Amino acid sequence: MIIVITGPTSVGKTKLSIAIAKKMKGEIINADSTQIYKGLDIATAKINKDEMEGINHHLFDIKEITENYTVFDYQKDSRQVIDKLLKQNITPILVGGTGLYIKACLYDYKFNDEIITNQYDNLTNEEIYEQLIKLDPNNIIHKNNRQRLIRAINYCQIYKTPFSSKEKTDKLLYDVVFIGLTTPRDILYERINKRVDVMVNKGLLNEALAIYNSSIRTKAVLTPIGYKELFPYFENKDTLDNCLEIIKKNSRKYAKRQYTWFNNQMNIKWFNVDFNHFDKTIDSVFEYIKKANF
RNA sequence: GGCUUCAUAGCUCAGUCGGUAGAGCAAAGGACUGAAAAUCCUUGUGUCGCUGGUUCGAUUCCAGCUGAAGCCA
Repeated sequence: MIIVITGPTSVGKTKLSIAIAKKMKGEIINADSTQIYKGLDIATAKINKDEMEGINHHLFDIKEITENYTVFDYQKDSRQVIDKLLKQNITPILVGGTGLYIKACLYDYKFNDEIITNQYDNLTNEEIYEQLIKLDPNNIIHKNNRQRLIRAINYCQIYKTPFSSKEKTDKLLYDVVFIGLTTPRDILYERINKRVDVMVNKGLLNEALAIYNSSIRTKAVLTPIGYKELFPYFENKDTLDNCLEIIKKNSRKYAKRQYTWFNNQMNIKWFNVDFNHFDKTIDSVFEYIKKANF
């Protein structure tokens, strides 16, 4: 059996995962797209060595920020770890908030080796959209969603088949228990705001400045919340307070998007977190897992 | 104390030559199969400061009051 521990940012997934891993001979697999990379620690709220309490952790810090990593890579890597652990009779515990990664790992998502990634930099959204419609008349991607339009066009050209007819299965490949941690929205937003302040105390500015000075502007650097928002401050174009407010705001929006995914894409058993008595949360989750194990 | 300006959505503000209102941001909901902490879509939110007057009808005009800012004493 595989355990998934997910939920919006700042709910306490990491803390719960350690407790559950200890209780049932488990090992933790990262399911967070930004914690894959080395050097992105404070902004991504990555776990420290001394917080791991001897539990094995997988798929953290496996890539440099100059490298490219995608869902497809994650699908291969995570399944490899899972298969290895299951053979050793160890419970894999997927922990993280990247819904797509979790789904691509556990469900029968189909990806293929492919290389072409034409960016169509010289075309407008409108023109890309027109081109796609010719290749895929049933396309439902909105014309403003350039990122997706480009992907769909590339797909059509490589496979000579419309992107919209790509098979979409909801078949689970493993025996999985989905655990979701949640808390009322206002409390979550308060926690998010506070956590950004804590990150600053832990040295977020130094981490971000080092990245800023490195001049590396890859996907790995520009995707997470917490670095790009500080660049205007380093360039004296905005105040620190404003930039931190934007980090908080983007984190709140992110949490909201995560809920949309979790509520509509996966069948999750939700647990309301009692932050003052976290042991109770651990107990009820563990009870649920034990029952599900039969 | 006198004069002037302002008071409209959670915030910043627009507007109605009198027919009870709209932008941005925030917020909420949604999509998602190789960028996913990414990308994209949709949607409202109101005693128009309070009390009167004029009017068929006032958020809009008038008076008073309250609060804020500025100028003069």
